Amino acid sequence: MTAEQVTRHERKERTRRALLDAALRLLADRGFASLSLREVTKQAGIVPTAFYRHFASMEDLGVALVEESMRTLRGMIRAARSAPASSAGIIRASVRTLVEHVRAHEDHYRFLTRERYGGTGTVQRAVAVELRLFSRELAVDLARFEGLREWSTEDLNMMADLIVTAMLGTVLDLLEARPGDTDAVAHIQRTAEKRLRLVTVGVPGWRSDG
Amino acid sequence: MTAEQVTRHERKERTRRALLDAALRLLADRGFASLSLREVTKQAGIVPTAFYRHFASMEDLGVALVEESMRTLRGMIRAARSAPASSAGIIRASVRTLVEHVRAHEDHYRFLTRERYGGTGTVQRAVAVELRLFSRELAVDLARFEGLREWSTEDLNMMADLIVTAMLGTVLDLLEARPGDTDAVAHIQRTAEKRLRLVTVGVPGWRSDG
DNA sequence: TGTACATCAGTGAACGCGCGTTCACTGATGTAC
DNA sequence: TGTACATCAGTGAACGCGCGTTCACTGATGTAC
Repeated sequence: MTAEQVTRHERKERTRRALLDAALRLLADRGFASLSLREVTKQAGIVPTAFYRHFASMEDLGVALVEESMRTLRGMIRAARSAPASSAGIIRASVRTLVEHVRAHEDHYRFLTRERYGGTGTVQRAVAVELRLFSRELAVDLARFEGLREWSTEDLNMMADLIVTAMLGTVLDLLEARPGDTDAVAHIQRTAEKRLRLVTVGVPGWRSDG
Repeated sequence: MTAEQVTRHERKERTRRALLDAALRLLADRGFASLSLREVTKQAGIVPTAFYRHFASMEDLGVALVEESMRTLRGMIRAARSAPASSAGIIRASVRTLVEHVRAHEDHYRFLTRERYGGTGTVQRAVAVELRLFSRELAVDLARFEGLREWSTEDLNMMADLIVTAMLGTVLDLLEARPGDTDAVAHIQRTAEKRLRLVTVGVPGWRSDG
């Protein structure tokens, strides 16, 4: 084993990473608004004043967390889209992707859901915008399915929003399940699939003007 | 006009009310966790130390707000249940009740949704428990409908949860709409009705084992 | 390769501020006779 | 009804504490020659 050669730049990047990780760790059971700069630096193992070498303010760090978490969310969407699945198995495959992704990135999803609903200002708005964007993309995907081709844009958006809302509910359920409780996760997974089936099974009987 | 005769007890009750109202006012754009005792007393027009004549701590005040907001929520449920409506008009009537209730008690619903998702500890758990209870009651109501009589308890709960989740999403949409924006409210209302119709129109085609 | 200087991530002391909480108090309202 | 005492909602001074932010600094890493 050779002594590790580390540049100043690499060291700085590691400390930045340590700050973000420290914040995520502290956010496991509290809101971002209740985090103090001094707590984060303490958790990261540096002195409070060194914080400013990496972020101009706590809000700045919050924005970085949003961006990072959003990248994770988009990763899931991409994974769900590219999963090989028959039209029939698409629900099972999507829910499985969701469950695995939430488990692998619990901290990011906890941050996103908490700040989406409980948050305030910049962070909340950033999450809301991104989720709406996601919903609109899903509407486009939906338009390609048998039985949805003739739906109006408004109705497709309505259905996409309902699906996103249901999926977010599933994310919340997963985050609240005690880690390692496989029975609970299995039940949540099954319920999520049923929810989506109930929504889609109604498609043939749909009339827009109710 | 006669000089108002007010007992000590009445005066105390008014100050307690002023504290709760002050908190709700401050909670319009922030989470409960970020509220300080001194801010609330200042907003209520009393000195910080007088707070303890009414609540043992801020958490205590938070619990009082949960109870009060829950009473409001139950009031809506009762109103929605007792609204005279044909089976066909039940969706329209329920959504109308929801919209009017949220408008009339914006502060309570904002508090509930924020603390349900973004909150922490006692307050969050209290809200979660109450919502689950509500969902179970709704499942019982659903079981009486044509086409749902033979559904399993699990499937009824699944459907009730989906409806509650969808309705909570509608509450969030309403709270985010700029006040007085009647076009936006009308659109949210229409979308909420469509969501519920999409969920219910699938009932005849439902097979539990998908 | 060796030297002399520049850069800059992290340090530690210090600041003023709002916080929750204590305590002894005031004076209006309530109660007993 | 009038008086004397008890109650208690609200006051104001004071406390120790963690906060965000400033500043001059240190010493390892980077760069120019």
